[in-house]
Amino acid sequence: MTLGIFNTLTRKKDELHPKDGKTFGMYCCGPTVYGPAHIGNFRTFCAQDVLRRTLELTGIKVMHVRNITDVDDKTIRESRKLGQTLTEFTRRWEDKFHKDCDALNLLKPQVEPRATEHIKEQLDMIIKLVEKGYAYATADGSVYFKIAADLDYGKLSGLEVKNLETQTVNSAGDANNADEYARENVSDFALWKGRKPEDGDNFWKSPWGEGRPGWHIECSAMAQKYLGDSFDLHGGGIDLCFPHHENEIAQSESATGVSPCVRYWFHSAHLMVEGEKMSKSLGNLYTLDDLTAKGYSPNQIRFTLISGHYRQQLNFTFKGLEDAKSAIAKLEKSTLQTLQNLGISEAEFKTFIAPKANFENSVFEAAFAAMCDDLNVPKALGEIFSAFAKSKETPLTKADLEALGGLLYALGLKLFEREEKTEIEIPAEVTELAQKRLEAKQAKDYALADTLRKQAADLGWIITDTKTGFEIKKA
RNA sequence: GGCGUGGUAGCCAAGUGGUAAGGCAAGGCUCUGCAAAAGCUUUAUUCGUCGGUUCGAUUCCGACCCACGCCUCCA
Repeated sequence: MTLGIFNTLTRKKDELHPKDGKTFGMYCCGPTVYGPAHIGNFRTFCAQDVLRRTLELTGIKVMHVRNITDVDDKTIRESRKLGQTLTEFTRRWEDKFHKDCDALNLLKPQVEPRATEHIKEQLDMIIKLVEKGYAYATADGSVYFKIAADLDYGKLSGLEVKNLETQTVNSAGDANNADEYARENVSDFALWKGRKPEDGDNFWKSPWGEGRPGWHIECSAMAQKYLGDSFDLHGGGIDLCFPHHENEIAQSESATGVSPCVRYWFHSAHLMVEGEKMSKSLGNLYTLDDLTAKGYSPNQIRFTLISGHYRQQLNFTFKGLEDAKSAIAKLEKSTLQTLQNLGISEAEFKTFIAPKANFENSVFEAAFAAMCDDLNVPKALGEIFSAFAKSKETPLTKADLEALGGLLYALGLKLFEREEKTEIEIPAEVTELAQKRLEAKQAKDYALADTLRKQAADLGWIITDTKTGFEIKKA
């Protein structure tokens, strides 16, 4: 089965095929490393991860490139504030980003190029654009892309240049014509930024003097270097559709003359938090650490982030995280039951979680079909639960479990990941209460038994009955 | 102003021109001294509002209401 994905460029569902018939080239806009990434960022990275995993499950080899933006206004400003070099500062957040990605079970891209290590490639492209008349330098040593020279500009986002030009106020309410440099047109965007005092030591030499690259050019230059002039897929958050991706197309196609530079455009919707737009000012901008500190596991967070369709705005709530925990537990329970029926160990089952599976005549065929239909994760999850419900009449086979393993690979969900057991010391006092309660119960003195259980509860411990005795758990 | 998305049970969320997947929560039952856990089970005559097309619309069309996104560096 082939994977069909909604393509922003064609505005319809297109089947994904590698251009060269072998390896699918996929470029994703990575993080700007000036602080910890938030769950909104991770929603996008999770969606891209599910895309990659599903492609692999359909038998396609993927070359995944995701950049690190380690130079821009924010990284420069924050590093200088701390008196650190740009590299010192950005590496710290890059490392943090990678730790978070691992926790969320995001597959590592094969290549993770840094913007600062590809200045030459970016300059080469800018030079080419100037030579071809698509860009011009200004008096302050900056270089701008000339939108008027690109007749195709706007084809991805569907925005018309004339509307851009008449736009006087941007979404933040700021004047849009605040033209600090001598741009020919307010919509022209920076390819190279002339050095300013606030840049500190962060500058590179160019034919137009010292400065640093603009934001959009890094993705064009690095994607081209690692994937070629025309590659398969480019992904990012929906907000990047315009201007970032529109500008990338303008840069890449103008520089190379090759069109399309990208065949499929993959955009994921944003998330809301408790029904509100996520923003720093509302205090609802959560990082992974914020949530794990509250006791939510990364697996649970991942489940929540992918449980809504990627093109649908997701309302991220704490109730949703709780729901995810219960849903995962149910999935584990059903799976475990099947494993026991078939005499398969958890360890063996884990080897089934791999990008290979045969879904033909499997009860999980519908779930796989849902994944292949524009990554319909909510439907796929529904089909998985339905399959387990049906298994009461027709027990699942080993082949079914292998198919389930394939789906779990695509979703990137982990089962049977025991939370690392921190050995909790049960106070002797509590054990004694439990022992006394057991005796009281055996003597049918239930009033006393209940009192003792209550006492333990007051101390923060829960006593439950088992077949042979009792069990003590932390409340 | 331009472009776009969405409104489905208490919450989350699929879906289809032929009468509403799934998850969570809640209720009932079994088990249990009672709980917990576990198992079984029930829960939308209805899909924002009003019209239209149709034998039939939640699904198509129109209008309206509401929410949200993008319109220069925010995933």
